[in-house]
Amino acid sequence: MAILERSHLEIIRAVDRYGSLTAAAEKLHLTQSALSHTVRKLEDLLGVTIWRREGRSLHPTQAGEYLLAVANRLLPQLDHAEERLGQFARGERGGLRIGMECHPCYQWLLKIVAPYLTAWPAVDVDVKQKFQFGGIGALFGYEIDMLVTPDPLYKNGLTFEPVFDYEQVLVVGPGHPLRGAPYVKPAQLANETLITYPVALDRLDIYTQFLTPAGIAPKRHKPIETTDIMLQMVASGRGVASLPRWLVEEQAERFEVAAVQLGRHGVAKQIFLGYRETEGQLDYLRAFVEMARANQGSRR
Amino acid sequence: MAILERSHLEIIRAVDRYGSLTAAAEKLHLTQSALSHTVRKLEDLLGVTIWRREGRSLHPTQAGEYLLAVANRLLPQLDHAEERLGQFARGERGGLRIGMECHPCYQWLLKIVAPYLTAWPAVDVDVKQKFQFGGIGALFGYEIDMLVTPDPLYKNGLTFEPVFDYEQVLVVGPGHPLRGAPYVKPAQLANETLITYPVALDRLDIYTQFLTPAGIAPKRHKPIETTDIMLQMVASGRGVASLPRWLVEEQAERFEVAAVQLGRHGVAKQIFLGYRETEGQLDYLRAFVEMARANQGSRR
DNA sequence: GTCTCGCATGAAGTATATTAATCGATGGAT
DNA sequence: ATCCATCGATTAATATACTTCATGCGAGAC
Repeated sequence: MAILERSHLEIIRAVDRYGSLTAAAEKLHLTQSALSHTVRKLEDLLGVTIWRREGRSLHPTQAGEYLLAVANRLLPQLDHAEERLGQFARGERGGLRIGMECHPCYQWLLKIVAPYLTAWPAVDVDVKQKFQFGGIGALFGYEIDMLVTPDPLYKNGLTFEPVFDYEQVLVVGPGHPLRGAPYVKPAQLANETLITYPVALDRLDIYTQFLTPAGIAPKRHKPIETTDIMLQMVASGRGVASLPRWLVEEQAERFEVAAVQLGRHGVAKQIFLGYRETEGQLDYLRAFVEMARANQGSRR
Repeated sequence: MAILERSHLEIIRAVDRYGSLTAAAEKLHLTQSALSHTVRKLEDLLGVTIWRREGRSLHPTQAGEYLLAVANRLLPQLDHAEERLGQFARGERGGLRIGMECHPCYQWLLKIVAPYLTAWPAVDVDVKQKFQFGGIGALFGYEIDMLVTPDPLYKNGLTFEPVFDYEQVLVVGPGHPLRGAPYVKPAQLANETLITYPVALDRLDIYTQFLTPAGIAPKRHKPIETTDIMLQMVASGRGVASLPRWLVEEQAERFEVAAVQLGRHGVAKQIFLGYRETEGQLDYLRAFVEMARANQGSRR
């Protein structure tokens, strides 16, 4: 009852990656014979065949596929743990892996990261945007250490703190009839082309908080990956978009765009930072939260 | 760069749990000396002290706390993985990909799958119907694990077992002249519209075993995808079809259809289950065959 | 002070992992 | 069809790593 070792997972991953025992052996700085032996013993101990031997190639069985999934999940965590221990050894602080679930958060995040990096020279920051099981899953799975999201989830081992309030607005180009209007009603978008980031509709505030409740849909819906292009499209009259007010106002110098309040009361949003509560006292992590919160004032 | 082994995490967790190296050694069935050696080497390799030695007790350093957290997170996952592999080994778990080569088999299969899923909760069942190189090829190519077919092929690595006998009959609608006849002769179909599944004629029993030997062809031939629509067409007098007797009798409640024997002696058919003979002892696979065979009695 | 408990250490033995050398099988090239 | 290169399996030899044994040292208990 303690058969599976790290080296086994390492072998399984290498065989999958490099396609053969021989190639894997090369990469692992071992001989083909060594792997063959190890594999055979492992299969014996587990009582499971991991690969089907077909001619001169190996194909993972169901158990093999499962083991591969385990390897791909656990090995990165072990690697990360060692890296972190290396940082301990060198007296450094560590790496802060930040995950983001909202597109425009990126612009905001950049403003925080720059001063943070100078204040904490020993901390490396990494930003990730894609998660297999969602941002929360990435936090739990130790893929990231901090999550930037507009949708906090108060749950068992996680802590979320609001760090930034902003207003979500409609962005219109020059000469647009809504430009300068005190606010826009949902029905007024029924004939518009709406440009959004390419994500599910239920993750877009302009739908969930504005259009959908009113039962309105825009005439066309156009997904665009990047904020810059999105603003260019709006500036050239190809459609309207929805972004944070501060972002629009900041970019108004570069693009001919203007913000219009969504509905009579506007759409208020918050950005939250989430982290594992066991790490809440890590000073370099706390510091990031503090800096994010402090930065709020500078913009409003 | 692959220092941390599972055993190390195991030690770290045990020391934390049982309070001392000596106690941990006992639980791990090792000597105290062995642990001491291992620990020292680990600390050297990582370049980190894991425990502060105070008097005769050990207190985890910051790195130690971190490692403990890693151990408590990863070890249960490894344990769980081994447990799951044990299920694979004992044939309790797996994925059963069932391929089907005959259309009406589907109705029959559904009756087997339902109880099977409750009896084998750890087995995932998947049903496929299209194969690039035929059902046999799919078995050999590991696209599927079990084939449901009326045409067994006794060959090298495959095993086929008959699990269900049935009679193929003609289906006629209400008011059809053949209704109630003791049997139908091929020539009597020369003026009929024959409705079949959209497959090659040589895979349709009514052709291979009834019409073709007599040199007869129906007036029209109409391919229909689904059994339900086929029965509706027959019930509304648009043509006749050919299906298993048990299926017709079962559906007689829903549709106004009746079965007529094909020819003086009827057309007898069997459904076979085929699988790779190397997997014949897999418990969950055997169980499926048994359940399929047992189900036979309930219907006839 | 002495006794006990717990960890550390060095040398020795043993188990384990790795290698070298070789074989058989397979699939592609000629 | 034949040949050749490649891959995995196997066996025996070897190297490595681990464990044990015997012992030492220090700290707290009595």
